[in-house]
Amino acid sequence: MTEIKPDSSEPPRLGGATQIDVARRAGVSTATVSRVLNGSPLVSRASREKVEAAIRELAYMPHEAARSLATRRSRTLGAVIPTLTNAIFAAGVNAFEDEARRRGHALFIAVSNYDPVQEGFLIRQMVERGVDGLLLVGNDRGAEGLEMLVSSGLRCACAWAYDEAAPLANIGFDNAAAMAPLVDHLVASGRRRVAILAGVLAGNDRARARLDGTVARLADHGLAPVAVAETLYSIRRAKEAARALLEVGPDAVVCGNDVIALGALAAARAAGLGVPDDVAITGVDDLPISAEMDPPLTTVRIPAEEMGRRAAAELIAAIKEDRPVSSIRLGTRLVVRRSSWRKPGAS
Amino acid sequence: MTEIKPDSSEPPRLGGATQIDVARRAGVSTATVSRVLNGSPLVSRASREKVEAAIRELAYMPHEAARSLATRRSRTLGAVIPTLTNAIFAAGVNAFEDEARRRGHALFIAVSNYDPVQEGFLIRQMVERGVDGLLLVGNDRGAEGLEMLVSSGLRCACAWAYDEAAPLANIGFDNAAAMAPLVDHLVASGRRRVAILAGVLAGNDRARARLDGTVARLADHGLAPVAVAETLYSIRRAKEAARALLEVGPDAVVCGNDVIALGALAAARAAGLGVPDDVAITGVDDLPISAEMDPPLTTVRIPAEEMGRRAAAELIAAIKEDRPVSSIRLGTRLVVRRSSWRKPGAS
DNA sequence: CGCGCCTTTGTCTGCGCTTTCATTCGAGTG
DNA sequence: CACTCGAATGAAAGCGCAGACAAAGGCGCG
Repeated sequence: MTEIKPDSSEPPRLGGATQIDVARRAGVSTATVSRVLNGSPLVSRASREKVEAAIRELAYMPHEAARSLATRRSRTLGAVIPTLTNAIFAAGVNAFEDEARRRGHALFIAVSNYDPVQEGFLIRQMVERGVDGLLLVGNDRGAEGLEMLVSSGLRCACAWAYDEAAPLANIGFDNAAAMAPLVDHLVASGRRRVAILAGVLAGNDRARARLDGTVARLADHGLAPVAVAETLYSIRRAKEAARALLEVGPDAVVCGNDVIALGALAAARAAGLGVPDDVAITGVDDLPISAEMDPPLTTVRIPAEEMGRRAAAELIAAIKEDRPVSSIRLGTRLVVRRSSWRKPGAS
Repeated sequence: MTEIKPDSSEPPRLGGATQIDVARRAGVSTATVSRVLNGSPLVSRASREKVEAAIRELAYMPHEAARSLATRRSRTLGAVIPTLTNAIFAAGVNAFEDEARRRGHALFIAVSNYDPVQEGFLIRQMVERGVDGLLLVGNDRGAEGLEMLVSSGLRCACAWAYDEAAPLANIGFDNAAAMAPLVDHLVASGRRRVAILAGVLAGNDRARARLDGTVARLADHGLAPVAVAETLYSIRRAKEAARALLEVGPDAVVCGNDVIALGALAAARAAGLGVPDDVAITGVDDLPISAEMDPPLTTVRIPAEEMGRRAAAELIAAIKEDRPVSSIRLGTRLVVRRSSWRKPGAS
């Protein structure tokens, strides 16, 4: 006959106390506790202090799920990205998380492995989890998933791209335009036999835009690529793809990103080709390692950190102000390093 | 006088329907809907099909927060890690997420920037968010945070370390022991003037264990490090630190991880030192890029992917089976590449 | 034809919190 | 001194779902 006195019973474990326990201990109602928790000004100093003391003594922790249910807000952001194993995505997400956290939001993360079907599935999960805002990569997704997103009213930002015609807000840069200064630089330094080693093109508007942008700019110079190949995003796979590509005898290889370029660099070295003397190699991203390679890699700098940070800030601002997410256009910058140098005038 | 008929009113927007709407439309009770949703066998084929049709027609999405509140389970895991900008953590988290997702769990992620205070704060947030299990890195955290974790009853796995005496379950490897084969290899190939370039030691048991393990193994060979330095985890900072360290004239530099080693490689190149002829350089992690450097980097392979995967599997298994998390010891492997080669017998 | 049993279904409570609305109390005002 | 107004507080109604429990229906059996 062990009877539990409801008033004196301590919560079974730390963090197991509820608002009711706190209210009882502080001698107030749960409404007042809630007000203290949410920083409402309609609480007297005395009540506030009593509640705060009770919270401390009971090691009370608010239950976010209950709060979400009651407020219909989760203070949570989601990010669905192709992978974390590419440093440029990791950097963007890292900044996104940091900024979201500073602004009081937690982050759900999900990795699609570049699979559009999987991505749609994950987006749906994010909606079910009740995220307040969602970070996606690029604009390449099916109409049905898009429809769900739009009609669900979920705030959404698509990063790593900037397209006026995009159906959702873009916070990123123009992938095609980013390639122009790079092509100009190669052509100006005498490269004529340009090969392109693109990333996976299917379901990846960024990779296609980079390829298209490169081809278009070459055309502006009256040139066409001497070869175009596609590769998965890993150094090893890119190295293999580059080996074949180099047999065409290009004097420049424009790679879809730095990871691919790193693979191409390795392939050139293995083939006994001099970089940049025999062949120039360029990437896109400007990873930290790219500057420290031998030779250092010419690339196009992507503002991944700023992109992540601003996406989080914009999403949260849009949520707070109850307005649609605005697009933000960021710039890229050509970073010329030794992997593409050549003495002027040489052919 | 626009009156809304409660029965015919469609949900305002896609995904806005609740179980009640579905139940009404299917002509059953919410309990039956709930049963269908959770795959209960106590539902007739007919009911199930009606409910499934209604779900489709209404584009109904379950509300996870409500479910969490009712079940006291969130089907969510959390991960608090130092950073995502190191590829080895990104790889581990990537695998952790993948495995968690396969097993029906979403992932909260938070980055502590190697700050123990911040880490404690983030762990607390994870508890509030109601994660079912938590992935942490290493064992170096204060007693108060530890107490909160233990008494909150949250399942927790500390990765990237394996220590019999650890207060929480470890799913990882012995950082000190991992260094022994590397030191043996260096000494066996004639290196005697070994310098150590460690990562940040404060609040980082992994970095300390690697340093201690290296020093201890050197001592076993009757040697002591000719210099020891500490650096932040970035290629650039490591390059700077290595520049100073190389002035001591070591014939080997054992680095705390591959990122640091990449910096050291760059420093050696800048200093005109030959690797491995003048100085051997080694890392820990075995990043994809490490094998493709020139020279390829000798390193200790960390099973980051397996670690992430098994941590997720073990956490979820422990939750399902309502038992404590078990520790799992993983192995590391010395990977000898050219950055440490030397013809046998040479000094 | 009536009984009990098993399968299927519905009703209803509660998870922990926010928030509306009503109430109380005290101070200020005519 | 009665009255109004504002500040502070509490009572209570959900938020959407799961699950305990009760009830209803169908079946075979005697």
